[in-house]
Amino acid sequence: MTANKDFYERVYAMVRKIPRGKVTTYGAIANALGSKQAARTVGYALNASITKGIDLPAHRVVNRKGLLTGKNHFLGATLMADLLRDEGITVENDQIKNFEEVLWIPEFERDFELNA
DNA sequence: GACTTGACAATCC
DNA sequence: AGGATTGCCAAGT
Repeated sequence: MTANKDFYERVYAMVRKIPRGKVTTYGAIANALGSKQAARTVGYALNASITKGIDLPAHRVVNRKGLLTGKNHFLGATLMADLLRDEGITVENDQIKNFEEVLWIPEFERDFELNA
């Protein structure tokens, strides 16, 4: 039962673990997957999730500054910020306020290194 | 199969 | 301090 799933699926699984009302960063996810430098790939995976029609709380994933860089990929221009506000997160000008307070860091996937 | 692209991040002027 | 550059990793062309 290898943990050698596609990088995509690992990203999806991680995103799904994000608690409601919390957010995380691309870098944090990448780090949790064992490749802290692969933040770009994480974003790429989320983008692919849209193409594949996978439903993810992708609005809870922002860049390291708490900026809603991916909002442009959502249906509406304000959908992402709207969803976050709905979860109790304050968003102003595409920037999450109290970013550190709502930031959620995923745990490292030991499965990864066991298989590596 | 090499080159480009991309929802990022850290470094270097 | 802030714009520009480089690094990383996987996918698409």
